[in-house]
Amino acid sequence: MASRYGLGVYDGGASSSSSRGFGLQPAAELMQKMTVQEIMDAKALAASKSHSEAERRRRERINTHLAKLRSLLPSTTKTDKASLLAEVIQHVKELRRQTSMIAEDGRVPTESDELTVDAAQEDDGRTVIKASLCCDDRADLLPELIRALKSLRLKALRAEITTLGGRVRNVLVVAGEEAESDVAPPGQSVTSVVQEALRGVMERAVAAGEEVGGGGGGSKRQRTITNVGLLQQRSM
Amino acid sequence: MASRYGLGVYDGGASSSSSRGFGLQPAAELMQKMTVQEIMDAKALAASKSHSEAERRRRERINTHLAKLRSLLPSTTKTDKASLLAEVIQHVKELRRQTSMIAEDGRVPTESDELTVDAAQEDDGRTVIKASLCCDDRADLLPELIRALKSLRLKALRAEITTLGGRVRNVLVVAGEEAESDVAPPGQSVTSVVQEALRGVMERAVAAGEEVGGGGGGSKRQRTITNVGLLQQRSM
DNA sequence: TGGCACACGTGAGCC
DNA sequence: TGGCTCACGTGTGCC
Repeated sequence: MASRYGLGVYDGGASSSSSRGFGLQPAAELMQKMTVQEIMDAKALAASKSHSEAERRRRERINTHLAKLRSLLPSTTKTDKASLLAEVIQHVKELRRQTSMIAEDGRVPTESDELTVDAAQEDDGRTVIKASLCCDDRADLLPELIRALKSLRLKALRAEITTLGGRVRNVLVVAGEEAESDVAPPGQSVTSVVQEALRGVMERAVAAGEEVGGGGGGSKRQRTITNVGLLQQRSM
Repeated sequence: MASRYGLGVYDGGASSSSSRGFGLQPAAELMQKMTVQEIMDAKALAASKSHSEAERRRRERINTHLAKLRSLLPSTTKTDKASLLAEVIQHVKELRRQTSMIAEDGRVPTESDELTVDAAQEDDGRTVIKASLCCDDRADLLPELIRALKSLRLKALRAEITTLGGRVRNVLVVAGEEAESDVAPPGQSVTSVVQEALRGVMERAVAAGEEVGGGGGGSKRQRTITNVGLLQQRSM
């Protein structure tokens, strides 16, 4: 049935163009024609066959992928191909939005150590400081940071911790309890004082140079689990 | 003639099945046949035309979507259709992984206050506690938590803060410094002790009942800003 | 019934 | 040159 169909279609193309003459033909010529025809047919048939088979495989590949996509999507409602692709587009857009938000402001830890401190004066005279530091991850980094800040009489308003592959980025928003004269000795800016304190914590970490789990009961060395935290600013 | 040819092509399908009879035909019958044929041809032609046009539009829709997808993807390297879909699959997988991990463990803050504490014994006998709490956001929540834990002689190993619309979820991983006998009085489990301590912090917050930005220079009350934390695993 | 979505085989172009 | 991808028109089945 299938082969019948295939032949019929092909017939309509090749043989009708060359064997359009009909009526009687000399036997020899007919024989020759037939053989030529047969050769052509065989060749063309083979070509056509491989062609259509290749095309079928291609279609199969594409459709397999589409099916996989469909299974991955949350809403399998629309079975239709175009709608499926439309939904996929939405999801990819979502993905891009999220990843771009991760990248934004460099919240993800980098390979090199970093430390930046910015200070901004609020309306009521208080100083709000935003510090971002990036270094190797270790267990008690956050408590140490808090302690360091407390010793400067600074209060943590907000903390954001993002770890990835053994590295950590910390974004801290802190504010002085009272006037800034408490914090900064004459001749030094608030930011540089904070910067020194934080650098001290970072470098103590390097100096201690222990494994993340070293002090505690950390098994082997599990760098595998990573963990990304995102925050958003309040400013809008 | 051009139209006839178009018909001719179609002819191969339709008319050959109906005008299979050959030889001479009475003029009347032939004429009638022609008109019937023409009608059929016209009808079939129109049908075929609309059909192919519809199909073309469908193809266009799909290809438009594919193009959009291609433009959304980071690597535009492979222009080939199947490969494109393969890459899309990878991206969607990534997306699903991430979003599923967000949902997992309920890291996003909810509307109702929550507090859960789990304790797990490590190989070396130390107790590692995972606490997750969700409440209204306020500036010094984290320092207070750290302080509360410190008073229990617990060390913060990891902290994850996720804020969303004025609410905050805190996931803390803490460990006892030494044996657990230090932490828990006889007759009380470690988890319940930790739970009480954290609940104390949460409720003190409620008691204080101040606006988040109340102490600082917070304007009006902007709940609009939200914030999503993402997680990723490395395991590929 | 006609509109819609799909799979098919084929012609054409590109390495 | 064969092998690949693509667009096309068509046959077919489902509401």
